[in-house]
Amino acid sequence: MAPVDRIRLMPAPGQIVTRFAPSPTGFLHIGGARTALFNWLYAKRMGGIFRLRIEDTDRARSTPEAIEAILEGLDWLGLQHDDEVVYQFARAARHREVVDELLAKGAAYKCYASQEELEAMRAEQKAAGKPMRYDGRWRDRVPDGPLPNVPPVIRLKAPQTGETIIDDQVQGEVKFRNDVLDDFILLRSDGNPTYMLSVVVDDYDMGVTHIIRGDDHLTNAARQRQIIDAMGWPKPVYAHLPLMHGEDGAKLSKRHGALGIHEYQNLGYLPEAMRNYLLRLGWSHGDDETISTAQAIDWFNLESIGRSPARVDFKKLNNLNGHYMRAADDGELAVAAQQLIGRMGRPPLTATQEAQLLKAMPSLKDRAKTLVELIDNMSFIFVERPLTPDEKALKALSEDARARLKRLGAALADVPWTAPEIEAAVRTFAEAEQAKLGDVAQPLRAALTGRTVSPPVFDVMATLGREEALARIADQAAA
RNA sequence: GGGGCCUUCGUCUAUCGGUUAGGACGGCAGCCUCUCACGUUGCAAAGACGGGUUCGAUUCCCGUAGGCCCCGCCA
Repeated sequence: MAPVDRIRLMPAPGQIVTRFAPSPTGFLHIGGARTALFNWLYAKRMGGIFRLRIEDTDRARSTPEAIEAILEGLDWLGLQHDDEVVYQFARAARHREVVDELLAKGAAYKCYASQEELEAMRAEQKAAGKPMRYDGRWRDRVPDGPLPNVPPVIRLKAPQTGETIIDDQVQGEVKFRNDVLDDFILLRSDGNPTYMLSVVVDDYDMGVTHIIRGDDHLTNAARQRQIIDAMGWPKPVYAHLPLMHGEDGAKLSKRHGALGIHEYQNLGYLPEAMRNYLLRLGWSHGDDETISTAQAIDWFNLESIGRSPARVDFKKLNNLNGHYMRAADDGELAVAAQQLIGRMGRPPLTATQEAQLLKAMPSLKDRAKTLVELIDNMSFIFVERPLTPDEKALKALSEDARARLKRLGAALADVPWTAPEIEAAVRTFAEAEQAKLGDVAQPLRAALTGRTVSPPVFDVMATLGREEALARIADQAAA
């Protein structure tokens, strides 16, 4: 049994404790990431503790890979949990202990109905158009005769009258009539606890004071409250977040926005942009849109969480990511870009390329919304002479243009190699040719990058260095 | 079938009964400009529907419709 005192750590009196409790049956998707963010933010805001629990009681579907993905995803998002991770399955003995207590105080009972019997019961109820729920057939049965030869499950002897009220911080006061809540199972016939029981026990043992989770658990909250009441434990504060939908409004699934959080990393998004984006999906602070993590910690509250479901919107994520890219430190961005290049399976940058990346970073980061875009935009650094211009670039390299490039190359021979000096020289050259700057710059860009879109040509030249730049110009002038 | 939750521009949202219903993303148009991007100016764009309550409802109440969640020896 997991030592209870070890997982019930330090919360000081009055200190709040939140938790994120994913089940490792798949990757961490964007909805889970937002739930984790909100829990983390609230703990930070309140000077509390943010804990992580892996709900791995579904032995058939839980995988170590999923656990790893969740841990890595949270780490990338920068949502560091306090204390050690609690693994739910390891605490089964403790959960059984609570069931024994419930049994002893008459708040739970054994049910010998077989699964087939229950299926038949539900089928009958459905056919009769009646609500489908356990009918309590073993609730008050005194075992007078011989017991059926099936291992029993343990059910909660739930109240049958009155109502269970959840005072939710997001949804408001939600009432459930107790007669629509049946005697659900606490312990399976194989002796393993169910989710419903495990969450309650673990939250209690972990000292969780605020449960912030998905809307899909709202009805479960009522059942869990009944266990809490039966045990006489303190009631946690609930905040049920509206679910998130895919871009098309459909439920999140593998096909929609439900990419694993690591996919967002590979798509070139920055963690701080993700945090800002996720925060604004369901939470608001007046008209504020760009909210730093520090600011978010300062402002976050439960009252401002919206009640309606939201869709993921990549356009907005892109916009925010662009904002954070522009604001990012050049060196750090270069490191992030190189890491992504590595994950893409591409060879690492040479020392020269690394220096060029850093030099070009100011103009590079201004025109990329993601790191993937930035890497694509720096392709002029990767390409080797002689360049093969793409279709549009080829159009810019007319015969006249190539002839002019030849003259330009000569004009540039003795220019000091800095962007402003180069620009001045090219402008002078254009004037002498009685050409518009654009008519000189576009063929020049095509020759230097092989494309018609790039960072400012003068920056490109400065980045490339005199020798390489002049050689690329000569290549095209000669072609 | 039962219970619960939700509903403001295409999308995310603001509005604590009184606003020309605001902002952001995206879109369109212009400016800036060596391309792209940034920036900037402007434009189009919303209270699901029907009843109430009120001097006055996007806002409060009821109903309808639609969407979603739960009703499992999954979590």
